[in-house]
Amino acid sequence: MFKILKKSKKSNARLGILKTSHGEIETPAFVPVATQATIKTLTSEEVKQTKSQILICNTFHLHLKPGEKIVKSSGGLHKFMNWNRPLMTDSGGFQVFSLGFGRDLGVGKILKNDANNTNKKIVSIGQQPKFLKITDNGVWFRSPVDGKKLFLNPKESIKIQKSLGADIIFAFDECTPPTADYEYTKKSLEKTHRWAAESLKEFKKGEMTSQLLFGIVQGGKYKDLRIESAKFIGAQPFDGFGIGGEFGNDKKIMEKMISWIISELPENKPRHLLGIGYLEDIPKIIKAGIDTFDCIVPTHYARRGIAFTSSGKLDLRKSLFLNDKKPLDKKCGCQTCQNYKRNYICHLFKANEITAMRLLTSHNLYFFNSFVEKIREEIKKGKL
RNA sequence: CCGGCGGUGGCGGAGUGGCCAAUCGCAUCAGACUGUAAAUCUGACGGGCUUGUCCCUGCGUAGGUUCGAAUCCUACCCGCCGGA
Repeated sequence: MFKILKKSKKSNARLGILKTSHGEIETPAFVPVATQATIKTLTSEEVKQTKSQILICNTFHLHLKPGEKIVKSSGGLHKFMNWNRPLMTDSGGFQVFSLGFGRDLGVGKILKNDANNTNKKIVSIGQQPKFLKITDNGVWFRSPVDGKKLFLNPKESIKIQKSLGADIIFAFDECTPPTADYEYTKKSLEKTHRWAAESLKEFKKGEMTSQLLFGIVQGGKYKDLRIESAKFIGAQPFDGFGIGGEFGNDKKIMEKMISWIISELPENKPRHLLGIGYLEDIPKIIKAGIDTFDCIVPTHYARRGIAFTSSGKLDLRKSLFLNDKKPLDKKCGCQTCQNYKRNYICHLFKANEITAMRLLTSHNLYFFNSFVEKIREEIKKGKL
């Protein structure tokens, strides 16, 4: 199921093969985000041309729309979206944060350094988000689609994920806000741990499945909680592990935190870092021992006009690119860079044409995947 | 030539005597975004500097009324519509 081909002598990085019933993933690997069973703006065939090995879809969103029944009756997620390579589904645990305190406080999972503001945003025990209710047994959501009430707990989430049929699925957790105090985070962690056990229990029910279940380590920015969580989750019979939540607002801290966690996880199982991956983070997290990681950045930024290139980020909405006849990145082998120039893409953004987003999405994914591919090469050669 | 309507910032378009450098769109410029409520959000957007409850210029042009006019009056110029 997971084979480690090589361990770095210079860091905790490792080269591996993660086997699923829809094929193998060379790790470390980047996992593009296909929340609603699509990489926004691209068809699955187009995504295949971006060197993407595996995608991650979202349980919460697919439960809401179109509902797991429709997906299942269509032959499962792979067939439904015409993607025959491996898939993951996130459990909905992140939506506990993003639709909850994240939305209320206007914060992302990584806190920025505006110290004055964060004091007002501290979340402590007993507090509830405006639009959802977090109980010991699960979470009541208000649907962002139509306002309907909707309940998710470990049992529900796993049931849904089984119906969806991704190769790798995740335990249901509470992703805590980065402004949560120690008490809140501790209490939440106990819940996430209980939910992990319940997720496992539900996973084992019924007919055998070739799906893999990953548990999720939480604990916020608190070292002892992170270690406690890694020990607890690591000891459960999961097929692999996700690491969720925040990682401090300092890049050095992030690297350290991941290292604490990873040192407590079984070595022979894959580790997925949830939702991290600015380009500059990638070498660091891989060196810390991460095998797979997902991030919305390449696709999300693409739709905002940002292209990632070997010479930095480019904002293709800026007028200066109207006079730039170079490809996005001379060194890039993607379809966009083979066929189009910066001035054309800039024009498309200014004219509000959807093709602009398609061209950048395709490029950014190819660029991220190539970036990680190079890192795999470096590990192979003993350089990293 | 006569009659009607109208001319406001890069554009569209509010405002119809003091609270107007002028609501709001768009465009432009700058910034943000890390398990996607996100083709989104935030800020700037007449000029100046000592960046202020500061100064200057400004609502077609030129005059007038008024303590005070983008807003009222007169003439002229321009646009659209209708009539000779």
